[in-house]
Amino acid sequence: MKEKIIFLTGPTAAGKSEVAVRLARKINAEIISCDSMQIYKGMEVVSSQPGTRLRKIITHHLLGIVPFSKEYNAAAYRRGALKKIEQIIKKGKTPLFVGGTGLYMSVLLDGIFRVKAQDPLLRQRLYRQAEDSGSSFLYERLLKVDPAAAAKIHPNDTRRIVRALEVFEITGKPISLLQKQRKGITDKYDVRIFCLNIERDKLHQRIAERLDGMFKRGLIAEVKRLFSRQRLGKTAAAAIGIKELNGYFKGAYDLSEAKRRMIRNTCLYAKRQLTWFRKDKRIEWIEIGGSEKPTAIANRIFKEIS
RNA sequence: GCCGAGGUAGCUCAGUGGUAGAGCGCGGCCCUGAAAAGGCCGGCGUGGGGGGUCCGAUUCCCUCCCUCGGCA
Repeated sequence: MKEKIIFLTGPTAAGKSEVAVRLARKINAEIISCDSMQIYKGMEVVSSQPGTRLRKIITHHLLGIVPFSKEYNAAAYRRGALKKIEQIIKKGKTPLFVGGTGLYMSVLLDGIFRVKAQDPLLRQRLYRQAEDSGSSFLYERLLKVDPAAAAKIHPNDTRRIVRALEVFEITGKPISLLQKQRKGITDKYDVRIFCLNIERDKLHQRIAERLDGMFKRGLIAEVKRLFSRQRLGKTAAAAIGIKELNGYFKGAYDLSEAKRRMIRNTCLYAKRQLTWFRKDKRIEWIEIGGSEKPTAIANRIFKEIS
């Protein structure tokens, strides 16, 4: 019999963390975070990591374990997550993945090509070329070496053009070919994926309310600290709240404008997350009202599983 | 009450006698080693109400309503 693995996802601020702990208790699970920002240490408030109250109840993994000065990525996440799955199952418990980073989920569920193909210097060089000669220059090159990839990538999507060229230069193989080589965990395990969903207006409201809480918990001090210690990594620096507050620190606009931008960017992010989730037909949707208690939601999911 | 300005998209506004745009917002989509990133697409509208002129009005005229500023 296949071991069970549960995913609990949903847009940011939907209330995943609270529900997850209730669910974990019912199914004897340990939680593995699936969040590209909560993985960082020193960003507890800005990334809305589950706090000690929840972490005392259930063991959480892959949470606050990477220094914010370091780069991290989907492949590294996959390696870490696979290890955690084994460890937790060995203990006789169920792995419960919780988080909203679609790419990390996808790379775990469906795999990623496993060729070491990353070269920061090469990448830097490609970006410089894109700036000097325009991204269409790189796109032309991609059309020649990997027409299949070029067909899928928009000429303005510099990031993916650079990535495709980077892979080709390192491996000599087109990324479009490598990308077909992926193997996920869905064959090996009995995977169920639940996604919390809430009316858009209510979600936007929750995002705004959560932001107030973040300020009360010391958001400003935390983000200031991020700038004062080691250099902030590129990935960590992309967390919503950091660039917005930095503009305020530098006097480009006032605090209320910084808040407005944070809320807007978070709402846009939530929209993109939902687009990603909608595409995955394996997902089982859990519609929640605004006032439903986490325990009640957890119970509904529990019923689906058992 | 009088004088002036104005009522066009969710907001701020542009424009035209041939049924309307822009920015922001909002919505949809793409995504394989930076993913809270990066990229693409969409106008989402009884043009304040009513009447008139005209082949035809959002545009011109009349009237009513509302908002803002000034005078009382």
